[in-house]
Amino acid sequence: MKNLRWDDLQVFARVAQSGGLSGAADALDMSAPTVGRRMLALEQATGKSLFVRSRTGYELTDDGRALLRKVRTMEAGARPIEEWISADGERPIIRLSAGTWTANFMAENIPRIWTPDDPYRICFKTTEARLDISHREIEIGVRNRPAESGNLASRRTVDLGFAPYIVRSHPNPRESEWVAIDPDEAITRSARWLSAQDSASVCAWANTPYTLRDLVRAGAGKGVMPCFAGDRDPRLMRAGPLITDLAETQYLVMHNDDRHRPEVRLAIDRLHTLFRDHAALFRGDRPIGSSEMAEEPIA
Amino acid sequence: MKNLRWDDLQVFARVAQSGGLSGAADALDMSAPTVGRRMLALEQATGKSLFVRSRTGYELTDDGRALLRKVRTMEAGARPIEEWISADGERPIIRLSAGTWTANFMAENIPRIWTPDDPYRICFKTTEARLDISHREIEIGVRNRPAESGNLASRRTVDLGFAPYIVRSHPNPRESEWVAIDPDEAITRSARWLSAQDSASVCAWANTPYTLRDLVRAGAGKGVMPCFAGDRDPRLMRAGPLITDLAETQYLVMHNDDRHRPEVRLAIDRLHTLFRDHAALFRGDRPIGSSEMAEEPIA
DNA sequence: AATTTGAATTTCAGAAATGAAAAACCTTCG
DNA sequence: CGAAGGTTTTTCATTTCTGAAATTCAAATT
Repeated sequence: MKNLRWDDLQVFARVAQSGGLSGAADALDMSAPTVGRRMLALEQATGKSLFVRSRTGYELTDDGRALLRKVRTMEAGARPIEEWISADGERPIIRLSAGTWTANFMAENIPRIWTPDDPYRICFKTTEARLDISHREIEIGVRNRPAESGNLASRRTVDLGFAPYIVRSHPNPRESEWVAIDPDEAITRSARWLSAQDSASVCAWANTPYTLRDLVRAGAGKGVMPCFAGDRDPRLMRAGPLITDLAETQYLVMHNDDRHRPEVRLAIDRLHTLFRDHAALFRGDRPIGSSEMAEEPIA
Repeated sequence: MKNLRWDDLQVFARVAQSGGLSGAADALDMSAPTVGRRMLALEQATGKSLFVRSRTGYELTDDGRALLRKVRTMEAGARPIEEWISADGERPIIRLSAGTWTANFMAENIPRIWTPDDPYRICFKTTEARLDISHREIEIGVRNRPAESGNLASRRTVDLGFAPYIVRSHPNPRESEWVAIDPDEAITRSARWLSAQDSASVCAWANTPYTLRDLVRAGAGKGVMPCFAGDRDPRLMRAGPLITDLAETQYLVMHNDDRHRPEVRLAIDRLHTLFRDHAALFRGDRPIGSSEMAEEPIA
């Protein structure tokens, strides 16, 4: 058995990810036959079957999945190298991941976190999914809980409040039904909360937060949103008090090895300041002069 | 620029480690010309000079050192893969690192931590140097402080006491001089302590703890040893009270990803029990029936 | 100063890996 | 049921990589 070649692991990761030879071949700029032969060699070297081969693609076996998990941590080690190479003179890219509304808030305040003269560039990754910081998918994540393990560091920012919102022009706010996130797509706590309320009557579902807001704006019903998003929307008003079940705290999470990189440090500091400056908005303290329904317990 | 090949990084690490092509070529089972060409290609791919080439070998540049640091974390990811491959059916190897005396203690108590029927094997790494657990050089380290960062976990075991020892048959214990560790080799706190004592008169140096003990046993003078080592040696007796400056606490340190592997868990538990069972010995409480000099402050 | 030694480097024939094209194969869609 | 589409696999000429030996070179030794 010839010794393990790292190249083959690199190829393996792509095959595993794309689920077949042809996809990996494109991504790696090699030919499919070569990729196939490499995987044969890797199975030879490991002495294990890694794939179930079929005409429709390559599927991982249990051993294959076990290997993939390990190769992922190697990829995490390789990523900084690739960046180190390409970052020659060019400004480094800080990948910043957040949920829809948080990303929206940051994007609208982009001058507070980035200016053209800054020694870095920013790549927004807007998703409710939790990208893997310890495996270097992103540099900074905005999360609703601190990181526990995996060599990550966290920095607390602000408390978050959630409330139901409805369009200001709604003819009958008190009787309105709910607009919810499709339970199949509900990742965040706030999206799942509504399904847990037995008494809530839902009239429409959406699969993205933006669509949910559009439905609420159009008068379809009331929807749960974070206060910092709902209170900033002039077309909406609160349809009830803060939902205490959903109160949470926001954290900036980063890789331990990155926290002292000057550009990451700078971005973190600015984000921290930005959020802290709007602490009242995030907590859900009423915005000055906003109108709203009289308070009463919801649903 | 062709994309980075992981293979070349693997080769790079060996070249950097062995300081030249020929050493790396032997270790990797390739020819020296091939290794040389690969490194040329790597410099091409990175666009940086990684080595200063000379007839006597390859020396790293600053960029080379920067790259090596990053490649080391990739190696850390690769090591579990290699073990996963070779561990097919065979019992896994737990590499256990400790200082001279601790290793000696564990070795003498090997039945307490390993028996032939156990589902693992043990590899002792006896050294005063601190091997890199986060980079997977060892599974378990016996340390005198808990790990702070780098995805490591620590478990506290016992308190350690240090004292000066002298051979029982010494004609004039009170007037004896010191046997010390060569300051150039002094890594541990206890080895460096003596140099810091202005009033200490040293008559002999040794570069290993064992030689130091042999010198003390032979009557050359008195030497600092951990109590668990000195008190167990029937030929030695204390030449003074505990050295409070040197009191420290012992920890078992392991990688966070390893702590739940059953065999590592088992070994850790046994080590913990072994040390705890001898807590009094380690702390330096006098062994029953041992003779010693009358106490008085040491030089 | 000449010699030895131990390393990198060059040369070049042979070995191994590669890609294009073709073939084989399964799935899907009409 | 047949055809189309997409994927893997085989084939084979070509390219690339490799190792042995020869060469070069600098430092250490005699």
